[in-house]
Amino acid sequence: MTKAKNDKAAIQPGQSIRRELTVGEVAERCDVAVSALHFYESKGLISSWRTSGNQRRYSRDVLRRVAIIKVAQSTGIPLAEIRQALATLPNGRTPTAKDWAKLSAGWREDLDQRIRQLTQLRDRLEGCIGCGCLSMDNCPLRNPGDQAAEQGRGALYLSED
Amino acid sequence: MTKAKNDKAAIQPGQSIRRELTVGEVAERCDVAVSALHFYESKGLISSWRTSGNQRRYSRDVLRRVAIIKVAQSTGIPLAEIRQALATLPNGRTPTAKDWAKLSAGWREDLDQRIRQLTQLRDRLEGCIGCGCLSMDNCPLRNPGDQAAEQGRGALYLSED
DNA sequence: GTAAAACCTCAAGTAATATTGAGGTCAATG
DNA sequence: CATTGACCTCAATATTACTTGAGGTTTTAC
Repeated sequence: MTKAKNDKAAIQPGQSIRRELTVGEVAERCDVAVSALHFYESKGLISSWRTSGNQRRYSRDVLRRVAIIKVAQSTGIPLAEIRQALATLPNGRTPTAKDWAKLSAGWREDLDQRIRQLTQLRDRLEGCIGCGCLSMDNCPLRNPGDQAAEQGRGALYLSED
Repeated sequence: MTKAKNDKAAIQPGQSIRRELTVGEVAERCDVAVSALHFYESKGLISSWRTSGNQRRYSRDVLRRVAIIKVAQSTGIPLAEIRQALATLPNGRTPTAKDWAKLSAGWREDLDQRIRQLTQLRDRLEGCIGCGCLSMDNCPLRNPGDQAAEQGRGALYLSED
């Protein structure tokens, strides 16, 4: 591509800078592969319309959406969940700051949770694996009992050994 | 199975409780599938010897090893890395508390790092996505520039939009 | 001493998250 | 107006971390 695009300056004052984006442009600006964008679209995380020649065009929203996808992924949130969160954004109109804020609020909790978990784990790792207390019955890693340690995954029984 | 094993009480005092474990016992006590143990073994994370009948037998070490595998995985450390860490444990003898401590020390840093990243991300998420400043040039999420935000993954350009 | 439970191997399947490639079309540039 | 880069679809492949199944053997229990 390497489009000669200092046209930005050529846009009329008062006119919105609403140029639609090609898939290549989005890919470059978001630092993701074109194939990843196809993939996200196939999974319903982003959307596009087509030109008469069947090429994808994106509204500028997509840039923030993809940014959010990457941020969320880096926290370990799976795409399916990200998709759900993004689905709460308004359909017709461009999301406002408020919309984004609402979306991020849910993740804030999620992040807090994950940070708590990791912190706890770190302390336990330090306290238990490091000191060898795993062998004893009073090891907190062996006997979680405090937080939601039990749910779903089975406790982290660090053995009786 | 459901072995009638209150034999534990039958062990002679002064005698070490060093009974070798079958794959099923390990699976049950670690709360992992037998197939997972096979898998870990195939990947070199744990090891066993065989009976004359070709069945696996494990030393009690394996219980802690598997526990460590699970703990480490829950922090997002991939098996390949866990394997490397476990490989630092002594070959011949049963690992001591010191050995385990050394191993966990590396992960402690790893965890600290991850906690820092998540915390930073949380704050940025709050500060940037929530407030809508993403649109501006002074958005810290858009212009990382501070921490190791740039390395490897490409910056989290939260777009100019 | 036999039947059930546990074990064995090896191949294939699953799920998430993409990437790569083949074969063909569209569009910007000289 | 032809070339070339960007784009299209669809299928296959890759990685991580396992699970499932088929077909057969060993161990344990009665």
